[in-house]
Amino acid sequence: MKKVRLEDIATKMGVSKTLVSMVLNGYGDKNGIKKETQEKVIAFTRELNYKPNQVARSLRLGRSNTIGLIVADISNAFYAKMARNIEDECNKYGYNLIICSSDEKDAKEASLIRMLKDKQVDGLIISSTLVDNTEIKLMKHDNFPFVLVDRYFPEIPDTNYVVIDNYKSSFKAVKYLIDNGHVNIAMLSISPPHLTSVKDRNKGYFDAIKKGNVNTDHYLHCQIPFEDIEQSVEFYIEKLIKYNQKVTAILTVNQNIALACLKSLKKFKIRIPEDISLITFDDLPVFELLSPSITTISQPLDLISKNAVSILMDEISHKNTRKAKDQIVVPSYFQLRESCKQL
Amino acid sequence: MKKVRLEDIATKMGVSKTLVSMVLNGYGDKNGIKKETQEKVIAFTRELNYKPNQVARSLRLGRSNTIGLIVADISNAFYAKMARNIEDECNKYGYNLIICSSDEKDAKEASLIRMLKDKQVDGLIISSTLVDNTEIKLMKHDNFPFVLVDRYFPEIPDTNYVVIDNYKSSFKAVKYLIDNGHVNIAMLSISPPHLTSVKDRNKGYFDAIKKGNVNTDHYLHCQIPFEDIEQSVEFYIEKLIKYNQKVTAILTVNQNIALACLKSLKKFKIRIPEDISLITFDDLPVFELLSPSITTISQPLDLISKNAVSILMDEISHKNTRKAKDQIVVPSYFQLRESCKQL
DNA sequence: ATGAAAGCGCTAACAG
DNA sequence: CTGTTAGCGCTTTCAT
Repeated sequence: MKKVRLEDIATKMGVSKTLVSMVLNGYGDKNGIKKETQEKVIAFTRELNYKPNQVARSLRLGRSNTIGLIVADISNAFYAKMARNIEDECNKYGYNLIICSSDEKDAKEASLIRMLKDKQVDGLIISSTLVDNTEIKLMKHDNFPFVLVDRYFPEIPDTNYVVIDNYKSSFKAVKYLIDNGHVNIAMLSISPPHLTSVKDRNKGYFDAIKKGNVNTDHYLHCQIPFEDIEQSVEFYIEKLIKYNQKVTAILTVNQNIALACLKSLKKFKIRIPEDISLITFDDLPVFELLSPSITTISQPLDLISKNAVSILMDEISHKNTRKAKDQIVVPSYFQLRESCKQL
Repeated sequence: MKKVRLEDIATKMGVSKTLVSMVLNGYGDKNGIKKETQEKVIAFTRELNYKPNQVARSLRLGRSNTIGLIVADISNAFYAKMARNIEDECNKYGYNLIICSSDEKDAKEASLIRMLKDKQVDGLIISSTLVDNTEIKLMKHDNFPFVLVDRYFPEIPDTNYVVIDNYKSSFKAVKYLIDNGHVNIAMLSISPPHLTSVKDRNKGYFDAIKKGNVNTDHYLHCQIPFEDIEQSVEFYIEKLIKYNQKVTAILTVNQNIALACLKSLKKFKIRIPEDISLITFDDLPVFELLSPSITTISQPLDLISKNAVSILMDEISHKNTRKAKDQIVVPSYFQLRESCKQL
């Protein structure tokens, strides 16, 4: 495992490291190095299969051409797809991506942020799960380039973020149910509810049922604890539907809760859409395949990724001069399928 | 964004960098540095919020405490879950994980391997998609630590790998169908078929139908091109089932084909298990939720991850002395559900 | 048109 | 018990 270094190829050619470095970085012409010499360098490089040591390069340059992505849960298809999209975008700009998963844990996310900064990534894209936003504030204070996706912090002004309009999306979905005659509409949301995405989705729901003049009893809104989705969903499904025949429609706040919901409904032999109508946030390939297929509020991952990376690149190249931060709201898509019944 | 360096804290304290470095790396006692001094160093470090520059550290030490993972497709739930498992395992050993997705593309995988080596990762875990295995041979030749998962190269002897027994798993599934009276059993496999996992699954299928004395016509075995799964599956479903009423059971080689298969069956209004029985490789949470739920051959991701990381760690710490390579076959799990009918 | 040398931040052999 | 110093592999200023 004898690594070949810049020096090896320089001495073997009888020139200096400087020259080789210049040529390899495309500054050959700029420094007036003979075409002939340049070609020879390239040839040697290829022959010896020389690969610059990126660590040494990073140390010298103070940048790594790598950006970090922290998602809440990589085993969730939504984030996995996003990760792949973002990776592709980064590659277009010549950047590599390091993907990490915080598993919705505050401490892990904070430590990942530190770890990635220590590894000298040039910027960060984060779907944050943090209650304690110290690390975010710190990055902001240090002018460290970062973009939030999916979730943001209203209490920290002037940060870059890319999100969908959760409020409107939620409102629209619930309004659709109301327009189809539903009066007792439950929402299975998640707790802790400090995430803006969740808060906005909740608010959209509440405003829609108020405005729609339908049942606004607070028991219709359920908070599922993140650590115990399956059991809790089952509890609420049993309570809301089995013992309370009134509820005819459910909005779930994300795909994991939707899946748990499907499982419980199946267990209790409650039929969709005959007994209950269902709409969920986040689209999964399989939602289309189920019988009935599931109506979803789908997020444009490509747009989110493209915007996030483009903002980050801008941020990186104008680190200290870029004053205005981008706060982008991309449209969500209401994907109507078979899981809702008209009453 | 003023970075605080080792030197800053050394001068501010009036000691040398060496001392600080020793203390911070836990060699304080070993070098007989006064408890008092050590505490002071720690205190200063914390106060100034000092974080060692990992890039400098990597350069100096020649290792990065980072390992790289290349999966065939991060947006595939199977690999996403595996990624998360492996990340957890790595963390236990104090290593960080960089996750990359080759998207089943030869060129991308090769370039990822190079990229990660350039970034000085200490080892690699790869679910390889390579036809051209030059990069693998190169790593082997260079004694670079790596472990293959999910797929391996029979033509390269003495490499570490962790896989399930694809042959047996496949054989068993088909035998189950035969035992339940099925005589015309199709397999939807994938092409190109150079991956060992696919080859072994195919062989298991063929041997089982031969031994079971059922229909062995070659048209029952279909090769779905990777780039065009949906259309191709639809084509075969139509051909095999709609126009050939004999086929009563299907084995699909992975979850993506299973999903496409479900989609087509739905489209043609072919019912599971009444009209057709289905078994697939790889388990998805949703397979349990479908009506009927889908019988699967499920891989023990936790075991695969644990073994792969543990082997890699061993490989890293005994880089040049470790002669024997580990070739681990972990058991798969036949998850019987409702998608198979007894004839 | 090319090279010498400094230095990025850290660790570790060696000196004291 | 603590400090000096060399050097990991690269880029870049300044000389020539």
